[in-house]
Amino acid sequence: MPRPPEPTRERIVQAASALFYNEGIRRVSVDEVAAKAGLTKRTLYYHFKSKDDLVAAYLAARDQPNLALFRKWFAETDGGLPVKVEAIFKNLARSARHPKWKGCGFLRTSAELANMPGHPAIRIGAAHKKKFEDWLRATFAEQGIADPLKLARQILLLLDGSFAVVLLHRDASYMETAGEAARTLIETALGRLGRKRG
Amino acid sequence: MPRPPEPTRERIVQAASALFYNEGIRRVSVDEVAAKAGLTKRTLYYHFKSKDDLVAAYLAARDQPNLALFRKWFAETDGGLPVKVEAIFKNLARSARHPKWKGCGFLRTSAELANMPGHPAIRIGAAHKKKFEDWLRATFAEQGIADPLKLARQILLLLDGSFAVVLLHRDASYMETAGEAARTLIETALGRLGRKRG
DNA sequence: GTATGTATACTAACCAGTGAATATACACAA
DNA sequence: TTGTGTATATTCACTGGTTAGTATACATAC
Repeated sequence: MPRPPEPTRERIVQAASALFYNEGIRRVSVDEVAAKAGLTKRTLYYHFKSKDDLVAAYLAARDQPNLALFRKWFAETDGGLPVKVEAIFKNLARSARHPKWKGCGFLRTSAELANMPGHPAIRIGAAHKKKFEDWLRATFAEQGIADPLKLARQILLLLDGSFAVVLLHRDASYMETAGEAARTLIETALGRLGRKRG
Repeated sequence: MPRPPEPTRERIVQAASALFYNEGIRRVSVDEVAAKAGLTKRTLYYHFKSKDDLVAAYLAARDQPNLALFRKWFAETDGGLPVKVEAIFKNLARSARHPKWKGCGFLRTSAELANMPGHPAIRIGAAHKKKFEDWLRATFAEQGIADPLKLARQILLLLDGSFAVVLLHRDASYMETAGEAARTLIETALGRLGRKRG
């Protein structure tokens, strides 16, 4: 049976993900990550150039699964565009009610590293959010919405706002409030609720 | 000439504010704060019980001025409710374009301390956001909006979302996009754009 | 015998908080 | 005016612990 090419590296990233997400980047030492992965720090430094490198790998590993989850929630909901987008927020609210939920790893990392604009972790986080925005924009464009980019950005703002507010208030119902706002904005853009603004 | 009662404490808080806001809580040592304030660490520990205590003082000092600024922007703008609220976002966008802007200190601190739910700094941040929400809710209630709390929460979500997104993308125009969304939501709630949802 | 991977043991720096001593201000008595 | 006690405010020097990263040697595979 052929083993996967880099199981060790994978195991390190998984250990790092659990610790970095739950405790924060700066609170977790490289030694702790190595211990959780079942090897020594020196071995970890054989696979990763630096702690920053490991942080980048942690975020990169979250990128695809996170987006896939949003797409899944969108796809498996029956209804029109407003309802499907609102479903993303409703499902997120369910996740956020788990005790171990700690917000969005990308946003928390960027907040922790706000003084390092060129840091790779921030670029990865920004790229992640842009992928989500792009997907929404394309979806809205397909539905003939007049300014799909603006609407996609507004939904992104509500999404990230709910991450921040729920993290601060420990009240997941804000996520559903954000979902209602998203639905209202989309319905308005679809022209169901009114006229064009002048 | 009677000196102010506690100039030293004030000076320490100002030094801490500049450093904590620009560099982050965990990146700044107590020694650095003391040096910036022009005294030794031991003196700082005479005035503050611990670093956490200093962090709490830093956030408490931001609370009132921040809210006052929002109220000022709201008050000095001519127009209806949607325009006045949108003005907050427009003014915030102007602030966010300054190179030294690093987002919302309350949100960044809470992101940094996401694993410590009972931490005083998080309670202070939550109280700050609640004051803003309360002020909006009262303002909306005066205008006869049907569900003023929900609308206030939606505006708060847009505000904090724009803090997060602008910090990540370094693109202050998102703040104006958030302002447009806020205006749309308020106009909808005022019934200018359509009917009540069922 | 060479490339890949792992471990032990170390360095050098950083950092929150403290012990012990000292300086300053001011109230009050002589 | 001078002396004395006390609370306030400040400093130097230190401890104990943590941490990113490394020098060196050892193992295993092919």
